[in-house]
Amino acid sequence: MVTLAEVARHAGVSASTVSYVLSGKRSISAATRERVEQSIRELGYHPNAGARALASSRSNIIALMMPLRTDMYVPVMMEIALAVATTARAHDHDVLLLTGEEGPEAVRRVVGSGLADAMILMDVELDDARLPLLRDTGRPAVLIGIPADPSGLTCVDLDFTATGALCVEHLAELGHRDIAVVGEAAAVYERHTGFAERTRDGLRARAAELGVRLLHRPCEGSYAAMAGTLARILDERPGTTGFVVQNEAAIDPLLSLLRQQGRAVPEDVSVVAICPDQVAVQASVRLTSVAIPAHEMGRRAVELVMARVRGERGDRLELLPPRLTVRASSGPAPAAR
Amino acid sequence: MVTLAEVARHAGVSASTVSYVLSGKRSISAATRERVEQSIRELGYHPNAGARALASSRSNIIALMMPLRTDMYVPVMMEIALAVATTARAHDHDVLLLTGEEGPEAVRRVVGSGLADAMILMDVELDDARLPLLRDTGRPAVLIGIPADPSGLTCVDLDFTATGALCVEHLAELGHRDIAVVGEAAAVYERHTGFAERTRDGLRARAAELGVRLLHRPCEGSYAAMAGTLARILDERPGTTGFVVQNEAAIDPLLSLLRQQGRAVPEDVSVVAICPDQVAVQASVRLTSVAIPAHEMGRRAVELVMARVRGERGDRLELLPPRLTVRASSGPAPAAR
DNA sequence: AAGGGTTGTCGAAGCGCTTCAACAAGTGGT
DNA sequence: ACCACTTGTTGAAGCGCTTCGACAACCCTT
Repeated sequence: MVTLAEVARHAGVSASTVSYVLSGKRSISAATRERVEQSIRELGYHPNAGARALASSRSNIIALMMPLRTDMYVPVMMEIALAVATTARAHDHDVLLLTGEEGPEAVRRVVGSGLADAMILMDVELDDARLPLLRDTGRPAVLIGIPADPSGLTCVDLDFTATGALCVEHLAELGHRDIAVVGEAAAVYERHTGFAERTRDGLRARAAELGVRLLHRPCEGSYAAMAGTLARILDERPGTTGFVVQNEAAIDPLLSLLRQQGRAVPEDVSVVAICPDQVAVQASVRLTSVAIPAHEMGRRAVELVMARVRGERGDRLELLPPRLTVRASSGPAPAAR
Repeated sequence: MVTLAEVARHAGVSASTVSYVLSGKRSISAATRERVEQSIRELGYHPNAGARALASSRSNIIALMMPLRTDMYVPVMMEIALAVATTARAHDHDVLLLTGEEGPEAVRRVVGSGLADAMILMDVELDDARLPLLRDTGRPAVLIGIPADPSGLTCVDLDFTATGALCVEHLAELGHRDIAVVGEAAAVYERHTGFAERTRDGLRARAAELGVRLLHRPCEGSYAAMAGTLARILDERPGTTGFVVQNEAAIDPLLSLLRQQGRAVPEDVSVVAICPDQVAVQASVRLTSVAIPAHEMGRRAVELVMARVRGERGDRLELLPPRLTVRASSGPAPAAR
């Protein structure tokens, strides 16, 4: 392994000079900088991460805590993770992947050992056990998702309340007066993951305002579950002409079932999905949808956490505004045509 | 931050004794150990990762290099990543998440900086640009997937050749004589990702041996693409009664299209999928499938890489045997009933 | 009772970097 | 021609840990 000392010798300068070239914390003459950079290249030098962390007490690592489950919104999680990783690199940081498995203890371990300078937590529940710990370590941290009490914390999330409202508005505008919502699996609500509850609240509030009837049903992501849920919805509200789907795994089953029952999309029923754009365009009908901006969420999380690492203070709650894209799955309600 | 020195003082021993208690590299009397452990607990001590890495030149970190794409086999990637993370923790290591974005340069950086003790590469292509680098860094590394020349490298993968063979065997046994294969997207073959080609070879070889007609078509994972591919397959081979699907995103579209055309599964056509079990049981018909043992792959990769970190040598190619689970999507060929 | 082994503990020397105080050399104002 | 700065460079002191060699203290042999 090439060391900084060897680079210094090769370039004919002192070790500190090389260090300052690397960090830019002192001005260095163009000539010297040039020479040092040349030596670095020739020798193929890479600063030793451990030594650097020890001396500077900054590891240049961000910890990303992911849920362990693989049954829910996988593509979203994955895209967030990749966005976090690439954005972190743009800020000269690396990403440490933690699973929920260790639980809150992982926070203590990572912070206590100085392994990571900052943390990003995904899949935050309303009353998350990791939050108290996080708050009193005082380490920079950003949540993706919003807990019941976000005070003293920085959070990023899609504005799910507005998302729900937007879906209802779109359908109401098209003349739909009976809307059914295919929600996330019941387990998601039981876990009190904020986004699901907020979406539901947004849907309900707007529906009430607009005088639209709304039926909200949780639903697992399997074909069989969707079949049951759909049957119960149509039984209870035969006049349903608009669907909002939040569980992305239920989208394909729903479309397939509607087709099977001879209900044409969008002629007979309209469907609005809440899902990543990629899912919306791959379905059998190109779906009108509100995008889950996974990439954007990951990117902003890193940017906010880096700002805190640089010393910026103050808690902050950043809600990304939802955008609805009209595609082929929504149209005027049959009665209104 | 509590340091080792403070623990030593608190326990009334020297720093080295504390270190040896922690590492177990020298014998320590039960009484001393007890006292030190007590102090560690009381003070809430966590060894500083940077200092430890510097002194021992081991970071206790494994780098995991993931593909950046989010269009392909996402659930599999995700499950592997989570398995890697949890297994690594069981070996007292953490996982650094790298994306393909930086390319081969990432290998150099991570190895050169001593950031990671070992690497696990996913989505390995037949002629992967990262391999030469990896070989001559001499760092422990394990590939998930198999390149054209695996010499000097340790690899883990599902035995896709056997997987292809197994699918054909199953269908042939049921009397199907005309089998169509819905492969991965054309891009996957163009990238020369080994598993797709190996599966195809396994399918073809076994089909030839068993005297079964086989038509292999790549296919994107969208409904529209699947519709086109299916039409062309049935046009070219109207007698097709057996399907093997490797692109998991094409599964739902295929089932949906078959239903639409009045072809019952498994009465008229049989479908065998190559996909994670979870996908197989969530489809509209519970699918006969060969499982992609993502968790197992991630776990073995870590175990193998840890063995190398401990100093074991010798290249090794570990192929996991495929297991086919019969579910509701395959049955006797119509002619054979 | 002396010699040879164990066993448990310690002191000190680094690991490779950052950063501080210090200083040499130039720059410009008076 | 001198002082006060600014600019560029350096030596040295650590950061918190691991690990090596040394050394008591004890056990067993003979």
